[in-house]
Amino acid sequence: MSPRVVDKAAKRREILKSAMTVFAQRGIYDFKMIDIARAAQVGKGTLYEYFSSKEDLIAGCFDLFLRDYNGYLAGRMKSAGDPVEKLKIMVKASFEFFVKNGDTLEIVFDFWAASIRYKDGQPLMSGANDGYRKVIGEVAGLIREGIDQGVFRPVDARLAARMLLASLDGLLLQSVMGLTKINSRSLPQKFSQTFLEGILK
Amino acid sequence: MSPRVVDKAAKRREILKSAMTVFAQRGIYDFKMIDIARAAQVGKGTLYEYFSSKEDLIAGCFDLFLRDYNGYLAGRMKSAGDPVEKLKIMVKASFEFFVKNGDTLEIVFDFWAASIRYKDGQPLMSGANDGYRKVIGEVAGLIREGIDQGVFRPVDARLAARMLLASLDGLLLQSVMGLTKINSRSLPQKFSQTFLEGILK
Amino acid sequence: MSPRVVDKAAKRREILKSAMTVFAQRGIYDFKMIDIARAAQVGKGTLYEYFSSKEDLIAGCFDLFLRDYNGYLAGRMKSAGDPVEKLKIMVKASFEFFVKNGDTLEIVFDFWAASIRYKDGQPLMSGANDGYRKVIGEVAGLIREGIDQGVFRPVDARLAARMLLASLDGLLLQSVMGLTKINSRSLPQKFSQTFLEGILK
Amino acid sequence: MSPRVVDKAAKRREILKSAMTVFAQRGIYDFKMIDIARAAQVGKGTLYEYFSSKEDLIAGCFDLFLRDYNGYLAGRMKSAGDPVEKLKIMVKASFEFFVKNGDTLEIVFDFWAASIRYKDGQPLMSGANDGYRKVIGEVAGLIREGIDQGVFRPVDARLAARMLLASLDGLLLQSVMGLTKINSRSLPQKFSQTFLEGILK
DNA sequence: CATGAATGAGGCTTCATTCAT
DNA sequence: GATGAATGAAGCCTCATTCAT
Repeated sequence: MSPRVVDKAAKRREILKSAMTVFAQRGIYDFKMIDIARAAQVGKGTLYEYFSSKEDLIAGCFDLFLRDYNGYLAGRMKSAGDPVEKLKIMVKASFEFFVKNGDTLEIVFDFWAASIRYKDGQPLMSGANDGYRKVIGEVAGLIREGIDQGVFRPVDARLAARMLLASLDGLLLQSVMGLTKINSRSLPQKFSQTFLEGILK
Repeated sequence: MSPRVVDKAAKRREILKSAMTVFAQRGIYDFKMIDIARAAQVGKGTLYEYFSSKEDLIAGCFDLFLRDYNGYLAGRMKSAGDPVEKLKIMVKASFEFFVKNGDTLEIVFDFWAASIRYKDGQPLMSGANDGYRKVIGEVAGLIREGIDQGVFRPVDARLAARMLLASLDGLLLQSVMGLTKINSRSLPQKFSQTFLEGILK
Repeated sequence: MSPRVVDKAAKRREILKSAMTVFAQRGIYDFKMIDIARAAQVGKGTLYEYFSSKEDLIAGCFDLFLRDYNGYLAGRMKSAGDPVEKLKIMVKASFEFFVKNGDTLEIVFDFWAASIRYKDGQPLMSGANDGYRKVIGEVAGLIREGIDQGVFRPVDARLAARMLLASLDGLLLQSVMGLTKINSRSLPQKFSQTFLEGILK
Repeated sequence: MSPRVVDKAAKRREILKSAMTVFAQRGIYDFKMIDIARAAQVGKGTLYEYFSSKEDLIAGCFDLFLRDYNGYLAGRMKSAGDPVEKLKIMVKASFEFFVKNGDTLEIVFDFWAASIRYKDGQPLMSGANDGYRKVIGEVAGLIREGIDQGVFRPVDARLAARMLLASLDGLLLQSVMGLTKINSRSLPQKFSQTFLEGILK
């Protein structure tokens, strides 16, 4: 009476994971649906049972990535303490996440690049901005908290937050370009210190 | 009866400029040769008189952009003085360049994204790394100079340089995403200060 | 504990009826098996329990339609009388049938169109010709009967029969095209008269 | 300075002619663009230089056919005389046209079938109705003329016109089905007579 | 030199059919 | 028997590139 039962949500995630590895190698532009299908060990047509189009699949990947990242940060930070520590943990957790996902990190840049594009007036990859904006807001809140408590100088909290995230992103780029190793044990600590204390004597 | 004389180099640059505006809108992946041809007001076939392939055209654009950027920086910095001032000028000049090229800035991200890709074992966009590496080296030299002169703390010069550039890149991304306005007069000054002094009291 | 008993023939007819409505809307070319399945409220796979292929399903529909039409005509005509009356009834019954099946009438044209096609040397829709030929023969017989009885002029009976049926078909087409209303009460009568008496004074 | 010069309109017609022969064999549904391309001796991509899509190509064919038919009728009838003669010539010309295009006649039925279909609320094959309606109007005018002049009985001119055309169409169908030979010399004459005089004694 | 008409390789997507449950 | 998840063959269409003019 009933055909094969399948956890569609789970399989969808499976496919996205496989897609991730493909994207990491070839980027989100120079890949073919058949690549994903093969990586996910399913038929070409099966992909379309879970995604309405190539574009939809890419968007799904992006979404999953952001969700994962935010989830990881949230998990690591909830045990936090004072603003300085929170900031350090946030930096540390970001590096951890990057290292943990070192094999699929390259996609971040494609996602960035795509997130600023418009197609027919619509953002090509909606949700990117929102996700990023949210993170900025949270970090800014952290810094503001520190300013209120008198541990941070009265800097522009939002700008500082942006710079912090910008630094992380930039380092990530450099890492992927092979210019910087981000899996060094001491990097997060050094990074935090430089951000917190500046470089002036 | 002499054949029409054409400054091939000049026309090539013309085409690249036109290409730039196309890339800014549609990215370096979602465009067609005909788009470039139309923007440059030449025939489709003509493009192939100046570029051997689509890929070659993209690479040419990337190259031109880097050359422009480096040239601008060099021009602004040669009048420099002590390391702190040099650093400030470098930051200021970068923002200036970004603002000046605000309409085609989006391509930077495609270039980044492309610069980390390999095709058939070869970097898709050779030269990117080298150009970036060179800038890092110069900034690191600046910082090292400052350390030697006793105006900077003995930080890891190379890492600091990377962080500085990473911050700039990251801000650029945010700007393009509409999250940050980089044409504010005070931004470069604030940015330099935050980088130089950190945020700790 | 006995296995569910299903009247396969009945369900088959059910499905065909549903298919009819789908065909009426989208034609016999631009439809998908899933359309039929949904219309018939069965699963996609179930269709293949009753029809060996898409083609088979179409043929089944065609067959059912012809059978219905012939059945209706036969039923209405058996009470007939003299040739003139028979002819009139035949015309009237045809219009009735058309009106009664107004919602699925469009398929007739697909059937016609399909009936003249060959695929791999075989008629795509066998049986169509035979059914039509049979009707022509009967009408011709009717006319011949009338000629013998001296009520019809000695026309070419077979040609006249063809013309009569051709007129009906053509009117049907016009009706479906929205050019003629065939559900007018007076149409059959006028039609018969025009056919019987011509238009010359 | 200029590339190859081509009479696009002429080439378009060429392609349509080739398409006609393909349609006659396989119908307008069961054919592939590559079929047309091969028949027209051009590349697959070339078709898209002249037609925006498969659908557009079909529509173009339909349009050409109608235009041809109307043109032929107009040409033959302009020399006409009284209504009866005009009607006879119209019938004769139609048969002539059918015979002349005997090899591609099958497409008429596909066109008919298609002309009654709607896709997304839009007629699939616009222009069909209009063309047909126009012909009906002209024939009706003819009959009305005859009535006024007292040579025709006071029949419903429009209905009679429809019936005439319906008969022609129906006969065409029968011809294509192999049931009737329409290239007989005497057919037009007999047909006209039957239509004009009816079959009643 | 410049051009755009012609081309066909390549890829996304559809959908009839199968088959495990 | 009934189902719909899975599949891959098939076909439309795009677009980089060529080349005759």
